[in-house]
Amino acid sequence: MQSLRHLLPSAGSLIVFEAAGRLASFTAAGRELGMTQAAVSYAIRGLEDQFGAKLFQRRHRQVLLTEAGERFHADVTLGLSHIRKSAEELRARAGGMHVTLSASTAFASFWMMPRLQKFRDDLPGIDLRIQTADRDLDLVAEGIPLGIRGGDAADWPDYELAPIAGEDIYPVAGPAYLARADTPRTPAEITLHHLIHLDEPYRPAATWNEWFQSAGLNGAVAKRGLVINDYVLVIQAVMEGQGIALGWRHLTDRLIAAGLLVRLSDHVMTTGKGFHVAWPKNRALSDSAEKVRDWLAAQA
Amino acid sequence: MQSLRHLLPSAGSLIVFEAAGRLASFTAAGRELGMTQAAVSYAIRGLEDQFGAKLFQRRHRQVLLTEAGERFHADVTLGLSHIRKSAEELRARAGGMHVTLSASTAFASFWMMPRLQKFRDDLPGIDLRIQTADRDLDLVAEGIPLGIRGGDAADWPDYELAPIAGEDIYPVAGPAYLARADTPRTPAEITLHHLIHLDEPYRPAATWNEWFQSAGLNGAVAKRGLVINDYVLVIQAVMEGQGIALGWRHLTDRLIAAGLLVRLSDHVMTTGKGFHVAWPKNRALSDSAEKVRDWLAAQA
DNA sequence: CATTTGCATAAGCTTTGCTTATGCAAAGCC
DNA sequence: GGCTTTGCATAAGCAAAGCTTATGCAAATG
Repeated sequence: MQSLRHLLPSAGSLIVFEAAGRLASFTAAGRELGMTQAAVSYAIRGLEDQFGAKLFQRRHRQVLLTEAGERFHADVTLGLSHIRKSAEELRARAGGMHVTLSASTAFASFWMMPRLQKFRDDLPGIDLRIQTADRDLDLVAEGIPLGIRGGDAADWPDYELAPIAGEDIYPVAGPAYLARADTPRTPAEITLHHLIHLDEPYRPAATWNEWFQSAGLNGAVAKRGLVINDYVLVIQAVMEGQGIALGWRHLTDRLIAAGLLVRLSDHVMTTGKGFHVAWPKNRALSDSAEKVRDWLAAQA
Repeated sequence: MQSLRHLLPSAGSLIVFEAAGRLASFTAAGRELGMTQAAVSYAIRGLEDQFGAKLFQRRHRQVLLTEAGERFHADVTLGLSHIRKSAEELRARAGGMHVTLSASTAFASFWMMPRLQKFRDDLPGIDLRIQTADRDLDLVAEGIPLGIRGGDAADWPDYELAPIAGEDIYPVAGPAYLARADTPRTPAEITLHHLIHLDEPYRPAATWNEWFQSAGLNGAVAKRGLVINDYVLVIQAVMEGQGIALGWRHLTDRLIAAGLLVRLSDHVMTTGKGFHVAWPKNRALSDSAEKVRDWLAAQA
């Protein structure tokens, strides 16, 4: 009984072979696997040389499995699928004490950081990794168990959701700004001030115009001002006295309590949506990931 | 659905993991796979880091799979066994037009070479690779479909055999030697001549003393002379006029017919054994290998 | 005939996958 | 209790595998 290690040019070439056979294209296989077509070509060549058999017929714009290739492909597909499923389960279940949470930089900075000590006190032994990105990642594709998502269930049909916070929005300014300008008392007065705009390319966020409408200023058009695509930078600009920005309660309430920000109006725009911890449907979560999920939900 | 290529630190680590789990020892796994213990340790470490889970408990003189490791091991074993079986079949069946034949250098030189053109004429398209060695290789372990074996069925219980030639042995000399010495006519006279001895370390071969006994010279002791462990070199020395050597009929008959060697006695030692093409029992032969086998047997 | 597509291959570079050497801990024996 | 053995973990370093980029070639299409 010969070891597979000696039978194959490389074990990795099986994974390449499976993809190339399924996709009938070396280029497509390379795309799926994050490799070049040439690398795929070499891997298949290695297998063919080792076995002394043609596994593919090369056609124009396409490769087709030979008869021998078909047989081998069926078995390799079956074998690898067993292993993949098991590996995914192992990763999900036995993720052990490491849990990754996908979130925006704003959530990581303003919501999670102030609570990190409490997290450590409540769940000692669990290592939380926060993966920030400028978009909401596909958790399945990235192999990440948990994410923070804005919106509601209709926005995320492939995920389970547990609420963390509602979406309440009000204007905030920094003390430095208010030291130089009259403090606005009404939404109408706010329209006369320097406004800072959040313009995230990948995540929908409420705009100043939407906020004014929610306050009954139906004809108001927010003046253009500083436009920033990262909410952490928006808040920094506010604290630097550059103007007034919309504040999301769950992100700003601690800064307001600390006196670093000032809330400027009694009017709150409540969208009816919220922020949730999300995890993929039909996927096992490790014990630790479940604990993190439950802890997050308990902060609501 | 995440690709295994991204799920695993390396695909090869699965093969290492399977062996280590089965053998409950990194050192033993390394031995089986032709690696060092350290390499096994790194491979397992890579898997554990990637999954964030301990797969083995390290004990003194032993490693044991954890519960998570057990589950994963069962699935990996199943998946890899599918693939291994298929790979072995592919190799055997779809060895395609390449067939390897394991043989001695003497057989390759004196038997196969003179017939190679006929082989090509009879079996066009089949590429024959002759792997020579100074011993009879384990065909299963080497993944070689066919071999040439001396002896009989009792000598090779794990192989099927098809006869190619009997084992008939007579003395041969070169014309250059006979130009300088009286041509011996009887076995007794041969004892007075320079004798060249074959002494192969790994394959049993008839000796001069055995030949003399078969000729009825029971007290005769062959004089020591040139001793060579490769029969091709023996024949070369004979043709150079260095002395007389034992000639195996299936290897020397074409040289005799060509006048390059001279047969010296009417006595022939027939051992009752022979030379066969051999292939492992219970193993599929590719179509091409079967053709080569049948062609070889048909030369008898 | 020109263009597009996609595999094969050469040349070169980076990273992986080891190796050798060594340390450490557990277990057994005297 | 001390010594020896065994076997995994780790550091340092090296070889070669596994790519990448660039280019050539062939088949198909318009």
